[in-house]
Amino acid sequence: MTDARILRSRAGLRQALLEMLESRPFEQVTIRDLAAASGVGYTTFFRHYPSKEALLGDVAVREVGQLHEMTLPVYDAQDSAAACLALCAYVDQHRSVWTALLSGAPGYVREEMLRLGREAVAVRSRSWLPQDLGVVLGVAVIVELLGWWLQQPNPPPAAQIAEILDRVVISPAQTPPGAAGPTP
Amino acid sequence: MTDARILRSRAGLRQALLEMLESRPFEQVTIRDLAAASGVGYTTFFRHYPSKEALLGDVAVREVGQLHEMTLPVYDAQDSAAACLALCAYVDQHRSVWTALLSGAPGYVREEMLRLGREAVAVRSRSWLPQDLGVVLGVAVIVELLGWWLQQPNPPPAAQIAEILDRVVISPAQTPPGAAGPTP
Amino acid sequence: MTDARILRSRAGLRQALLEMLESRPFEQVTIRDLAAASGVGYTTFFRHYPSKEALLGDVAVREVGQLHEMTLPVYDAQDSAAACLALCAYVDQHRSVWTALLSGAPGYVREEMLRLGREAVAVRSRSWLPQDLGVVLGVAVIVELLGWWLQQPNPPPAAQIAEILDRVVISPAQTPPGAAGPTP
Amino acid sequence: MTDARILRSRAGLRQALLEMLESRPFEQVTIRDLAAASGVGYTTFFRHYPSKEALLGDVAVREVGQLHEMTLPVYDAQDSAAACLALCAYVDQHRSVWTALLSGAPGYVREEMLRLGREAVAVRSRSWLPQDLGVVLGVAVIVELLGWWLQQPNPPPAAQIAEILDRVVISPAQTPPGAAGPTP
DNA sequence: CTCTAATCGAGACGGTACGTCGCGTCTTACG
DNA sequence: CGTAAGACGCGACGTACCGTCTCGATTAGAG
Repeated sequence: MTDARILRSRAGLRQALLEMLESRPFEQVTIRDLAAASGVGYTTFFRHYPSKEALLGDVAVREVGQLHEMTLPVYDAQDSAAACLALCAYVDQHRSVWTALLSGAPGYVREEMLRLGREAVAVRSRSWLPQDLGVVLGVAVIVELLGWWLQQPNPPPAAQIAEILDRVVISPAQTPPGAAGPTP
Repeated sequence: MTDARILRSRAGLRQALLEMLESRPFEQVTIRDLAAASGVGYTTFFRHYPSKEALLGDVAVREVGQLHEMTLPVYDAQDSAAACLALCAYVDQHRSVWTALLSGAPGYVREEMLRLGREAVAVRSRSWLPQDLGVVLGVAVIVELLGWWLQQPNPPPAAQIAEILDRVVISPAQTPPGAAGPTP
Repeated sequence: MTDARILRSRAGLRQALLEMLESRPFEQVTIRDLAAASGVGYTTFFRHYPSKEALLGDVAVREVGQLHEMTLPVYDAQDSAAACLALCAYVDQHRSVWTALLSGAPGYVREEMLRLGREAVAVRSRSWLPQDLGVVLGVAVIVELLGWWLQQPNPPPAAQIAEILDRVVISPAQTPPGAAGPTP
Repeated sequence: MTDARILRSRAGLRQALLEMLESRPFEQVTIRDLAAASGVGYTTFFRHYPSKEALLGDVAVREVGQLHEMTLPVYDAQDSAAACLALCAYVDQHRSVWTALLSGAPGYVREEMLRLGREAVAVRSRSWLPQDLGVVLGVAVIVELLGWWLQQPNPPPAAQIAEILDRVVISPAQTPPGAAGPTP
C-alpha cells in the first residue's frame, strides 16, 4: 500500500495537474494529458484515481486542509485579524499552488472549503446570520478575494488582503442587525 | 431575421435549457437533450447557437440584464436598501428561472453579472475597496446569497434577504477603513 | 411546360453540371453547387429535377441519344467501319461535353448506352455471343476507349480510334467461334 | 501488429462488407452498418481503416491480387487459353465473393485490376494496341464479362466464359492490324 | 539476495457526444 | 398570390475522450 511506485505515481499526477491548471481550466485538462505529462501510463491513472475529479479532490483536500489547519487555531483564539493574516500569509507562501487551484478549479476549492467550514462552524458560530449562510458567504468571499489577489499584476501585500478579508467577512457577520457598527 | 420559425426555435431552446438546469448542472446538459426536449432538430441547434455555452449566454444575458435594469435605477437613487429589495423581489417573482440558473450554472450568472457590474461601477464607485475587487466580491455575495435563498426548503421572505444583502454587501463596501462602523 | 424560364433554368443546370464534371467526379458535385453556378435558387432545382442523378440522366440521355442517332443508321447500312468513324467523329466534335461525361460520370453514360444498345440489338443481332453479353461488352469497350482517347495528352486522330473500335468490338463479335479470323 | 484482436476486427469488417455488397451497391453501404454487422464498435472502424473506401481497397487488393497470382503464371507460359480458364475457374470457385465485388463495387475491382495489369504489362506487352489502352480495354472486358456471368440465372460453365474471354480479349489484342485474322 | 506478487506500459476496444455536411421538405416573407 | 430564400429535420460523417479490458515487462520488498 505504501509502495514507493504508488507514491511516486500519485505525486507525479498531482504535480502534473497543478501545472496544467496554471494554463487552462480544469474541464479542459484531459486524463491523457495528465498521464503523459507525469510520465504515467494512461491506464495507470485509473489505478490511482477513478476520475480526474478524484485527483483534483485529492489535491484540493490536501491544500485546503493545510490552509484550514493553519488558520483555525488562530481563529479559535478569538483573534480574527490574526487568523485572516495567517490565512493570507499561508496562501502567499504557496502562491503557485493556490494560483493554479483558484484560477483553474475555483469551484472545487470552494466545495472543499465549504465542507470544512460547515464542520467547523457547527461548534463556533458567532454570527447573527443563519449558520449555513454564514459559511457559504464567508467561503465565497474568501475564494473570490484570494482569486482576485493572486491574479493581480502587482498584488498588494498579504497584510492588506487580510485586513480586507477581516472587514468584509468577519465584521458584517458579527455585527448584529440592530448594532450601529462592527465590534472590532 | 424576424422569421417566426427562428423565434420559436430559440425560445424553445432557451426554455428547454432552463428546464434541464432544474434537474442537473449545465455541464451534464447535452445539446442532443436540448434539441430533443425543445422539439428542434439536432443540427438546427447549431443554426442558432454555436455551442450550448452560447445558448446559456443568451439566457443569462437576458435574465441578468433584466435584473440589472430593474435594480440599477433604484441603486442610482442612492437608496441601497430599496435597491436590494427590488433585486430580491424580482428574483422572487421569477423563482423558477433563477433557481435553474443559480443551481445549474452559477458560474455563468456570475460572469454576466460581473460584466454588467464592471460597466456600471465605472461611473458610480463609492467604495474604499479597489474598484474591481468591490464588484467581484459584491457579485459573489449576491450570487451565493440568492443561490442559498432559492434552495431553502422554507425560504425567508424577500425583505429579509434584501436586508442581509444590504448589510453584507453594501455596508462593508461603504464603510471606510478608519470608521467605527457602517453608516446607515 | 415550354415556358422560356423553364427551358433556361434547365439548360443552365445542364451546362453547370457539365462544367463541374470537368473538374471533379459526379458524386462530389453538390446540388447547391449546381444551383449556385447556374444562378438558380436551390429550391428551384427540385422543381426541375428530383435529384442530381435525374439531371445527369437528362444530360446523358440527350448526349448519348444524339450519338446513337448519328451512329445507328450507318451501322444499319452494314458498314461497321463507317459507323465507328461516325461515332468517333461525333465525339471528337463534342470533345468537352464527352470529356466531362466520360471522366466525371462514366457509369451513367454506360448505363444509358446499355439501354439504347439493348433496344437496338433486339432487332439486329449478328453476333455469336449471347445477345445481352454482346451489348454489355461492346458498350464497355466503347466507353473505355473513348475515355482513354479523350484524356490522352496527344490524342490520336478519330480515324485511328475508329479503327481500333472496329477491330476490337465489331470483329470479335462477328467472327464465329470456329472461323479462322474476322471477316472484314 | 499481429494482435489477435486486430486480425479479428479486420476480418470481421471485410466479411461484413462482402455480405453487404451482395444486397446493395457500395455507395449505399454505411460505416455504421459495417460496424454493427461485424460486431465492431463504430469508432473502432477508423482505428483500422480511414474510410470505407480503404476497407474496400483492402478487400479488393486481396481478392484481385489472388486472382492475378493465379492467372499470371499461366499467361506467362504463353498459353492464353489456359490462363483464361484459370481465371474463370478461380472466380467460379469464389463465386460469392466475386459476385459481391463485381455487383457492388465494380469500379474498385476495375481500378485494382488496372493497377496490377499496368505493372504486369510493362514487361510482357505483345499487343499492337497502345500499351496502356490494351490494359484498359482488357480489364474492362474482363470485369464486364465476369459481372455478366455471375449474375446470369443459369450461368454457362467456366470453360465457355473462358473461351469467350480468350476470343474477345486476347485475340483482337494479338492480331496485328494488317493480318487477316487472329492467330490461334 | 532472491523470488513472488504488486505495479506498470501499452494499446485495442465499445461507447457517447461533438460539430459538420449535404439532402430534400416545408414555411414564410416579399415582390 | 406565387416564388425565391432559407429554416428545418434527418442521417452519416469523422474526431475526441472516456473508461474497460487484456497483455507482458518491470520492479519493489518480503522472506
